[in-house]
Amino acid sequence: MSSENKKKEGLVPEPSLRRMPCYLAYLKLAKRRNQEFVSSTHIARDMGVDPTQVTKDLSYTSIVGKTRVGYEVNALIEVLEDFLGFTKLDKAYLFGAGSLGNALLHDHGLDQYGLKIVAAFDVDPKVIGRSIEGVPIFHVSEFEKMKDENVQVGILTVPAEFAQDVAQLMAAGGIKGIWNFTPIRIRLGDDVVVQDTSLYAHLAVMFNRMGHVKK
Amino acid sequence: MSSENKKKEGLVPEPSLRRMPCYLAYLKLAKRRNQEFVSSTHIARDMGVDPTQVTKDLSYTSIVGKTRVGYEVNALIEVLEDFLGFTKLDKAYLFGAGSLGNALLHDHGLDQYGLKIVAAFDVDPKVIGRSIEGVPIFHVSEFEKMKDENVQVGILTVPAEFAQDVAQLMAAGGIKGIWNFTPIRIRLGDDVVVQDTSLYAHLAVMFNRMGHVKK
DNA sequence: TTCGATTAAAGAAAATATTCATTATTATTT
DNA sequence: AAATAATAATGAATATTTTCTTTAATCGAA
Repeated sequence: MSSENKKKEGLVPEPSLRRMPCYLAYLKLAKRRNQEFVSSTHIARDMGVDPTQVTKDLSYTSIVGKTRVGYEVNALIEVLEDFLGFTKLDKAYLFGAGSLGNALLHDHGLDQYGLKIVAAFDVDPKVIGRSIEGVPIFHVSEFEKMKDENVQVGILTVPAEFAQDVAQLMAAGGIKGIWNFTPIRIRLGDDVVVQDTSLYAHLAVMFNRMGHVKK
Repeated sequence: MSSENKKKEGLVPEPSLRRMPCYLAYLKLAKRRNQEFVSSTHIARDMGVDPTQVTKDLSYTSIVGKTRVGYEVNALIEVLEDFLGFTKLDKAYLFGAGSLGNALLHDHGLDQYGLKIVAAFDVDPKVIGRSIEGVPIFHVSEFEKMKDENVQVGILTVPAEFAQDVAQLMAAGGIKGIWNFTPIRIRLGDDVVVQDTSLYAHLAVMFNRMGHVKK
C-alpha cells in the first residue's frame, strides 16, 4: 500500500485539469475570430477529442451551456482562467539557477499564467549576486531569512541529488506548492502540494511512441 | 467519436513510461551510493509508490529481477536508458525562438537525455542570424531547403495561433516527432507523433491542488 | 404553432490503470 | 538440511477515466 493516502473525494480529475488550458487556448483563438458562442461539438471536432469529454470537463467549472447554442466564449474564457488560477498572480521563488532554472527565468509566458518569479536561489558563487531577466539570485541560505508569506510557490530545478533536501527546506520556509522539474519523487507532508513536471519524462514518451524502441 | 482511432495494442501505458525516468533517477542515486542491487520493495518505499507498480512498470523492459535480491542497479540503468531512447542521440530543430524556445536552448540537460537541438527557426528579424548557446537561428523558410533526414524531431514553441500551421510545415519537411509546448492540440496524420508538454497545464493542476480554486 | 435538428447534461457501459492477493523462488538463518 | 523471510512475477479485483447512450431543452424552419 502506498503511504500517501490521498483522499481524492470531489477532486477534479487531473486529466480534466490538464485539458482545460487547451480549451482555453482554443477559446482565445475563437475569440479572435469574433465567435460569440462555441458548442462542445465544435470544440471537440476542431480539437479531435470526444464531445462528451468536453462537456464533462467543462462541467467541473461553474459554466453552463445553452442547448442548441453552446457556451459563451467570453464567459467561458473568464471562468476557465479563474478556475485554473491564472487570473490571480502568485509570486514564486526559484531554487536552482542552473541551465533548466535559467531556462525558466527566460520564459515570460509564466507571468501570463499567474506566476511571477521574484527571486532565485543557488549555491554557485558564480551566479550568486547576479540577476537574470531582472530576477536576483541569492545564496540559498538567504531564503530562510526572507520568510515572505506572500510567496507560496517554489520552483525546484536543482540537481537530482539535492532535490529532496531542498524541497524540505522549501517546505520548512513556508512554501505550499512545489513545482518539481527534477525526476526525483519528493516526499513531504500533505500540507505541501508537489507538481511533477519532468521534461525528460515527456521526451521518453515521445521517443517510445516514435518507435525508437524495438518492441 | 474521436476521429483518431489510435489502436493502442501492445503499447506501453503512458503512465508507466512517465514513471520510468523517475526510476532511472532513483537508480542513478543508488549507484552513487554503491548499491549493487535494489528491490522493487525498496524503490517503492523510498519513492512512496506501490511496489507492484514498480515491478509491473519494469516488466515492460527486458530486465528480470532476482527473487530475494532485486534488480541489478547497473543493468537496470542501462536497460532503462536504452528503453527510453536516452542513449541514442537525436537531432532536433526548434521552431519558435521566443521566450520559451529561448528557455529550452538554455537547458543543456536535454543533451543527456538524447536530444540535441542543432538549429532554430523563427520569423523575427531581430533574432534571425543570431546564435543562442551555439545554436544558429534561421528564417523558417530556410527549413524547407535543409531537408536533413537525420533530424526527425521538432520542438514547437511558436505562439498558439501559428502552432497548427508550423506543425504542418514540420510534418511536410519530414519531422516524425513533434514535442509540442503550445497549449494547442495539433492535428496531423498518424505518421507523426505529437507529444504535448504544456507547462501551463501543469501549473493549472498545481494551482488547483493548492486550493486556489474555491471548490 | 409544429416539426426537425442540434445541443448540454447526466447516467450507463466500456476501457484503462492501479492495487491487492497468490504463487514460486531463493538467499539467509537455524 | 530444513525452516524462514524476502522477493519477483502473475493474475484477480478494484478504482478511475473515457466513451457511449439517453433525455430534455430550444433554436430555427416550415
